[in-house]
Amino acid sequence: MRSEQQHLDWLARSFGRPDYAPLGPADVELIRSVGEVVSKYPGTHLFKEGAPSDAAFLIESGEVELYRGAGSGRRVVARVGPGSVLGDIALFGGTPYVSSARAVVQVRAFRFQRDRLLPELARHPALCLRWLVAGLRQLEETQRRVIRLMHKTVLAQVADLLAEEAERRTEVQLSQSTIAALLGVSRQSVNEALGRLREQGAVETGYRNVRILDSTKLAEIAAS
Amino acid sequence: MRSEQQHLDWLARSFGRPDYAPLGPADVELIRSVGEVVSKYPGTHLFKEGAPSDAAFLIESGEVELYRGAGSGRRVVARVGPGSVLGDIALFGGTPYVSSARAVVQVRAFRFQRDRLLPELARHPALCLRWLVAGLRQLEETQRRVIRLMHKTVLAQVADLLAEEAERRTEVQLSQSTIAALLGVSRQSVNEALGRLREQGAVETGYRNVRILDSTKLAEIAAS
DNA sequence: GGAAGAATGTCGGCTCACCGCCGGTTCTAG
DNA sequence: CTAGAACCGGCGGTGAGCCGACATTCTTCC
Repeated sequence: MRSEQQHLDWLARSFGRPDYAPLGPADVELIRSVGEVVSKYPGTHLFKEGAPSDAAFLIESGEVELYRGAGSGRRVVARVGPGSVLGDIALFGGTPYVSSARAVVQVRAFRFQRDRLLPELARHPALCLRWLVAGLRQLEETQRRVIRLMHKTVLAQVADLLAEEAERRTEVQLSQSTIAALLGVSRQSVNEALGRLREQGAVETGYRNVRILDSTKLAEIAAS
Repeated sequence: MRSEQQHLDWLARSFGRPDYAPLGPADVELIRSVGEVVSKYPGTHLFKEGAPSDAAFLIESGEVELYRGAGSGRRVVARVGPGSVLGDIALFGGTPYVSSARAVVQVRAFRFQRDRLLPELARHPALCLRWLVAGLRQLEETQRRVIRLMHKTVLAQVADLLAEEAERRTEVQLSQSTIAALLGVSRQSVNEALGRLREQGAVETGYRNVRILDSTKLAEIAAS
């Protein structure tokens, strides 16, 4: 079990960019008092689309899937990890949550109640600036996603996704269905694309797993 | 010629959401001293992809196209209007501009120099909160765009775009090529989709112009 | 008022990705 | 250890959308 202090150290490091207006001990203390730590099992929801937005979250560990719609109309908006904030769009906009957020693995997060967060944010610029940077990072990522979705063949999309993933890890633990949902394409098409990448020696595939062998070749294919 | 005071009034009203932490006269004065008013002719750039990011912009009037790539690889990331901020992703991230920004009509904007903006933002929470809300609004819009691009037929995409536009105006002044670039589809497909919408009596089409007749029907088609 | 440029409307050929389907494999709960 | 669920891999049929080409119409600018 990690100590409370470790949580807070993590917080100061990962929230937004650590170089601007570093969070001082007072700020960290503030966050601790404003937010509460929550723990979520895989498959459970942090919040659901349409529900009144009463809190925002900051992910400490694990991965969360943001999606809209349900059933066959379900569309994955994004997948976010440690350091990302969610629920803030609805919170600040004063609208119900616009997406659902579901933990895909065990998740630890800070939960910030609306009524307590807003006044503190308005009083503490460092905190506000951090939040801003975190939000902009997500915007940038989403814009890149738009580009990725546009106009490209499934093969290129898959290669692009993997090439990006390769910067952090060499082994991607996603099922083909999940990749398909992320890209908005069918499972079969992903399967075929992976097959072709495998033929070319760029990746190896397994159960819920893709091992990246040649990220240079992936980037090449993605550019096509 | 509008007076300087009018500019500032506009600023206080349109930047982010006016209901949280309203900008007081002191804040507005601050913005005026930090930013400078710039004017851009259609077709000229506010900034270009890859250039060092030294300033962010707040649009007062006109419309700006954000895009990445060039030539045949050109992809429109977004089209933003009054009240939107741009260039902030790169500015706060400390990276070169990630997109190019081109004025599509005559544009008036505030230009915020990096070195002067950052310290002021860190000192004035109201300003920072405003910026945050503006950024999140853009994030939300981009997420909706992701959904729109995914999985839908061109007909549904066009209908969706028009339905959204119909909330503000009844007459859309966009060429079919521009719509095609926004949606990441071919000009011909847009043409065919518009033709079908015309047959159903949902719109009338003209030169660089689409008149919306039945927004309910549009929303219906978009949902398919 | 005429010419050049831009935008619209249409057609056929072709590629690519979806869909349904099925068999085999791997994981997991009881 | 076994049954069921989830996942991978592959195959034809089908349809949507891209591309290139070309005629037509609308604007703008000289």
